[in-house]
Amino acid sequence: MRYSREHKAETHARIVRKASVLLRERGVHGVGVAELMKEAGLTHGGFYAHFASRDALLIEAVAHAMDRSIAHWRKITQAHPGQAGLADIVDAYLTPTHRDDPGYGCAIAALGAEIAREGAGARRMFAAKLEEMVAVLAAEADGATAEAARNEAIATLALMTGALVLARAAGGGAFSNEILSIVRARALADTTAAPKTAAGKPVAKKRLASTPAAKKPRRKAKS
Amino acid sequence: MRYSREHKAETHARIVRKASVLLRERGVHGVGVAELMKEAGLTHGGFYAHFASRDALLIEAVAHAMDRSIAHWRKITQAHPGQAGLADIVDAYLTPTHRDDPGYGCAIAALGAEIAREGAGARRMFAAKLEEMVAVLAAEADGATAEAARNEAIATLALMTGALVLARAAGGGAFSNEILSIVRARALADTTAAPKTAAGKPVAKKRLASTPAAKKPRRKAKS
DNA sequence: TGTACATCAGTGAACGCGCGTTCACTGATGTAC
DNA sequence: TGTACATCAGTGAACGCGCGTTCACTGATGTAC
Repeated sequence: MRYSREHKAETHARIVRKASVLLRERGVHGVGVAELMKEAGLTHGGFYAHFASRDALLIEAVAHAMDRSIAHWRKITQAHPGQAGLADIVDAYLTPTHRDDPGYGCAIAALGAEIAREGAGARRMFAAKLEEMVAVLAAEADGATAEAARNEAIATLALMTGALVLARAAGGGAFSNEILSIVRARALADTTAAPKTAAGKPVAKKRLASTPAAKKPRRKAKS
Repeated sequence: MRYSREHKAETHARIVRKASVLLRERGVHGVGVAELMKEAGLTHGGFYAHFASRDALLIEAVAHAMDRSIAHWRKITQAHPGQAGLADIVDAYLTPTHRDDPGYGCAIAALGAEIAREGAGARRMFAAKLEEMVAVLAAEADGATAEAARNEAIATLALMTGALVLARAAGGGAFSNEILSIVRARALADTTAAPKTAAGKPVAKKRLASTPAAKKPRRKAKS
């Protein structure tokens, strides 16, 4: 072999990483194979040594983006379990920094509507990752039962992703900032004070106004 | 002139109407000029007698879709002013019927993320229509002040659109239905029972579980 | 340890295709007389 | 009222371009001896 087995795996991973950024920035059909390969330091002809088709890369790249979000959220909830972790997630999600850097942000807000129009493979992958994300949020959500926590998680995810899509569509000006701050305040209020049912855990109230992952623009998942 | 002035206006409007459906179904770049014209009963060459570019049509077509939503919402709130009207809007929005028929549904959920990546003209139009939609909802929203009502409207819009995007991305199965029903229940609870501040108007409670616009699949706005 | 060979990640030209746009043309009808 | 002409919405072939994919080839390196 011209290159070692690890070399190929590294190249493959590099293409997937770069693609996950460019696809989130430009949309599902916004980047071509040639540019994707160039970004990874290669020429377009070598693409098919790594992927069966552009669609196969799309699936891997979007899955990668969502895995990064999931890992990021897990890290946050490990540092601050329960409602405080949820609050940290929401707080970092609904920021101008996240809005203005979709390439390193949430794939649901960037690509969700488009993925819903893609082939069965992409849709299945996306649905499975969505379930994972709901599970991560539900594990920290308030609620007397597992069902109540899951409901809380789903509603919070819908509110977060909807607000981010609106904020991006609103253009980045005052209206856009308003959307972010209003929804952030409301989601945090829901999350920390929610007296829906008799809570199993005591309600923690840490770090409501900070934006932990959005401070410095290091190239990491913000979602 | 070969055709009367009204004839041209009718043809123009027909292209815009058909385009607004196909674009919502397939995405901002999912339909070509040739197919769009064929759908309107014409050949592609005549396109530029009506529009300066494909982009110009995109802007008109998405604006049309959002105007239909706005008109539809106004009609509902005229029939049931206040919280009851808001409840009717949310109720019809978060249905499998709306989820499964994006071509006649809400342009925010179908195209919002993509429009955010388009040119300045499309983004400006979209932001302006978003403001209109917020205003329509805010006029019926509960709240001691205009600001509180506007906040309520923005949060409700984010929750609605986010849930619809998630439900479509989740694939249409049990998980997808779960998203719709959970968020619908929660949004309706927020809307009708919300004891946020001393309400100016008495809270009406009509037709909570019905889906007025989604009963028969006549080709009308569902959003 | 040194040599010969097979492997295969990566190259770059070429492919068929569909896209948005242009353009010379058509012919029914509004308008001028 | 009737006739001649100008208009211009709509036609369909053609354009340049970028796309995803294919393919013959390269050459550094892992492997067999």
